[in-house]
Amino acid sequence: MTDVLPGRLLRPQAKVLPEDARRHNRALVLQTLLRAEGLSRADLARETGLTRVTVSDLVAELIAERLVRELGQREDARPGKPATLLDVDRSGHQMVGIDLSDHAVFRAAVLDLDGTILSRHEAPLDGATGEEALDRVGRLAERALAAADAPVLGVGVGTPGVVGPDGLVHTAPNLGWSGVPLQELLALRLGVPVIVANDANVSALAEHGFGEAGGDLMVVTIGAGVGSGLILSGALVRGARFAAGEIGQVMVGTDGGLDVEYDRGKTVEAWLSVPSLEERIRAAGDTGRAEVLRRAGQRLGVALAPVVGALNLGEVVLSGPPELLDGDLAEAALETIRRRTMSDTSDALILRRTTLGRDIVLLGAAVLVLSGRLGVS
Amino acid sequence: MTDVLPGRLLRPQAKVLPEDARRHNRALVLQTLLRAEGLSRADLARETGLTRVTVSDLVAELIAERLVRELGQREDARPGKPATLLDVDRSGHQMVGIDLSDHAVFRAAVLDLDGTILSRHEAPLDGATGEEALDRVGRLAERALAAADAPVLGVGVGTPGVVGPDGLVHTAPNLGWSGVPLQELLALRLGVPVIVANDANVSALAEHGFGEAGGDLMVVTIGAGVGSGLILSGALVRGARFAAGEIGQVMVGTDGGLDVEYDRGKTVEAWLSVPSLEERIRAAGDTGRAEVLRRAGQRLGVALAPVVGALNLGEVVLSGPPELLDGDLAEAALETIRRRTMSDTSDALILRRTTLGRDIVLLGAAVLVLSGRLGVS
DNA sequence: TTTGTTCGTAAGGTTTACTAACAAACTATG
DNA sequence: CATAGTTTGTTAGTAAACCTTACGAACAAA
Repeated sequence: MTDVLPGRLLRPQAKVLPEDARRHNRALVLQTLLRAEGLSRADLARETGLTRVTVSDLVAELIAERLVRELGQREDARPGKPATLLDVDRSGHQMVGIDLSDHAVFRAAVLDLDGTILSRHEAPLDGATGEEALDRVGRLAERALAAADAPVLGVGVGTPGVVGPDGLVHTAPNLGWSGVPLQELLALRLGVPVIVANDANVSALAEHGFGEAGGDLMVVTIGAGVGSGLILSGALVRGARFAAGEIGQVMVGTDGGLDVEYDRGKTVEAWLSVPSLEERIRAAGDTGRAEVLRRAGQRLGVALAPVVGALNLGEVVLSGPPELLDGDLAEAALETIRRRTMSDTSDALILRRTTLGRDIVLLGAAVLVLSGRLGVS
Repeated sequence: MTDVLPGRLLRPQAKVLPEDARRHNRALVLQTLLRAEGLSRADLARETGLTRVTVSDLVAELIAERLVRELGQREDARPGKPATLLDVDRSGHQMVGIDLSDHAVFRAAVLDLDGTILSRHEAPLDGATGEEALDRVGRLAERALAAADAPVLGVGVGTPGVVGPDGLVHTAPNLGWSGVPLQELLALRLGVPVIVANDANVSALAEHGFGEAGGDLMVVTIGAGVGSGLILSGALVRGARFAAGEIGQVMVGTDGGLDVEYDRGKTVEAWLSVPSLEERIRAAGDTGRAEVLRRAGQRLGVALAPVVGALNLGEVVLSGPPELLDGDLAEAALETIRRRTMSDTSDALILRRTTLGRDIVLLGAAVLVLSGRLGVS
C-alpha cells in the first residue's frame, strides 16, 4: 500500500461510529444535567436538541449506571403533565484528586461528582524523590481511596513536570522523576482508572470546569515555580512535545540588549516565583513592597502580551498566594498587557485571580477524571 | 426552564447524529484519497479502519458526486483479485481562491482539488476602498468563476482585517471596511458557496493543508503589515474576539523601560513590515543591510519566544519576500527564540520560510473551501 | 365538563456500519 | 495443468442509534 505522506496526516484522524455519537450525546446529557440541576427529560431534550425519546433512552442508561437519579415531580403550577426532575446522582460515585505540585506536601481529596471535597488527605514529602516519592504518592492514593464511601470513578493526578498524553512523566526535576509511567504504575497499584497530567494544565481544566471561565483561557500558576495551562475552544493545549505551559522558563524583557545568552535570572520564574518575590520583598522592606509587586506584574505583562495578542486571549487567570497576587501585581500585569497590545485585543481582556483557591489542582484532577471517564466538562 | 449558567456552556456543544458520523467518515475517506493517490477500496478500508463494505458504500457516493473516480486495475503482480484503483476526480470540480492581502492588487485563481493553479486573475486596487473595493472583489470573483471549466465547489477569500466566523469583516482598515458581511454579500452575488477568513489565518491553513507542516504550527506573514495564523491540533485558533493572529500590533522589547505607553514605533510591525525593513535597509546601505535584518529577526524572536514557550510550538513558518526573510533574519529569529526559552522547548523547534511562495493565501483560500465544503484537510 | 398543554413512552421506520459469506480473478505450486 | 490459496469487492442480514408519529396520563384554564 502507498505510504501516507510523512508529516501530513499526523493526527490519527479516526473513524467515527454511531456508538461514538451515542457516547457523545450521553456525555452531552450528563454535562447539561451537571451544570444546571433540576431539569426534566423534556428540558434536556430542548436543551440538547435531541428528541424526548432519545433523551429518555439515554437517561435510562445513566440511571441504570447510578450516574443520574429522579428527584420527583416538579412543583410549579403549570398546565400539562408534571415533569419528573432529574439530577446527577452526586452520591452515586466519587472521585479522587491528587495534587503533587507543592514542594513539601502531597495533597489528596475525595470529591463529589460536582467537585465538593468530601475528605482531605496529606502526606509530607520530607525531601523524598524517585522511587520513594512514587511510593508516597501510591500510599496517599490508597488512603484516599479507602476513605471514599461510593464507587470511585477514577483517580486524577496533577504533577509538576512534562507529562505525555498517556500519563508518562517525562521529566519532573523536583521529584527526581524522569520517564516515570506514573499513570500506568498507579493504575496497576490501585486497580482503578488513573489519569495524570501537568499541574498547571490541570489548573486550567479546573478553572474551565468548575470556575467561571469561558471556552478560551490561560491559567498562570505562581508558586515555587511559574507554570501555565491553556484552554482553547474548550480543549487543553498540549504542545508539540507535551510541554505546553512552560512559560516560567521564558526570558522576559530586553534590558540587557538583544544579544544576551539565556539567563535564568531574567526568566518569568525569576521575577514571579513565590520564593523570589518574598526575598525581594524582604529586601525592599514595607515601603518597597508595592514597587516589587508592581515590577513583577509588569514583567508578567511583558511576557503575556505576545501570547494574548497572538491568540486573542479573552481571559487570564492567576493562581497563587492572594497576598502577593491581588492588588499591585495583578493590576500592573493587566495594565502592561493593555499597554503593549492593540486596544481592540485587550480592551475586553479579563485578568483575575482564581476563585478556586488552593484547591485548584485537586479540582482540576477531578475534572481530569470527569472528562476522561464521562466525557464531561 | 432553568437557565444554563452564564459563561460556562459557551461552546455550542452540539448533539451528534449518525449522519454526522457518516459525513466525518466520508471526509476521512476523501482526505485519505486526496493525500495518497492510487488506493483501492480495500486499501482505504485498512487505512481508515472502516470495513470494505462501508468504504465501498462511501466511495459509491463520492463517485456519484463526481468527487472520486476509478482509475482502472492495479498493475502489480500480486495474488488475489486485482484491485480497482481510485483517485480524487481532480477535473470533476474546481475551486476559486481570492487573495485580498496585497495593498495594490487583488488576486484570484481557479484551482484544482489538489491545489494546482489552473488560471490566475488580477484586479488593481487603484486605492479603492469601501463599496468600490467591494465591487472590485465581486467582479474579480465573477471573472474567475467564468474561467472555471468544471463545477465550482466554492469561493474562498483571504482578507486582511478581523473576520468573524460567518465571514463578517469586522474591521479592515486598509480597505475601509467595517462590519462588512463580505461572505454573505459575495455568496448572494455569485450564487456559489463563499467562505471568508483572515489572510494570515488562511495562510496557516495553507501550510497545514498543502505544506509540509504538522498538526501544530504558527505562520507569520510579513508584508505591508505583520500578521499570524495559528493551528493547534489541526484546528485554526480564532480567538475570543476572532482577532487571533494580531501579533503585529504587539510591542516588543523593554528598551524604554516597563512604564512606557503603547507606541506604534515599537511594535512587531514597526520592526518587521516590508516597508519599514526596506526603508531602514536603504538608510543603512549595503554594509548595514545584514545588521538591519539581524536586528529585525531578533525582535521577532523576542516577540515569539513567550508564544513558543507557552504553547510548546513545534514549528514556525515565515511568509514574505525571500530576499528579506531568508538568511540573517530567520537565523537571528530562531537563535533568539532558542536563547530565550528553555532548551527542551526550543531544541526541536523548526523555523523556516513557507514552501508555498506568494500563492500561500490563494492556496489557503482553497483549503478554506476544501475544509468547509468537504470537511477535508 | 371540556379544551388545550405538557410529559413520558411505545411502535415503527431510516440510517449507519458491522459480520458473514461468496463470486471473481489473480498467483503459487506440486 | 489443476488445485490451493489470496485478495477484492459485493450481497445479505443484523445491530445500534436516532428519528417521526401516536398515545395515554396528568395537569390548568375556561
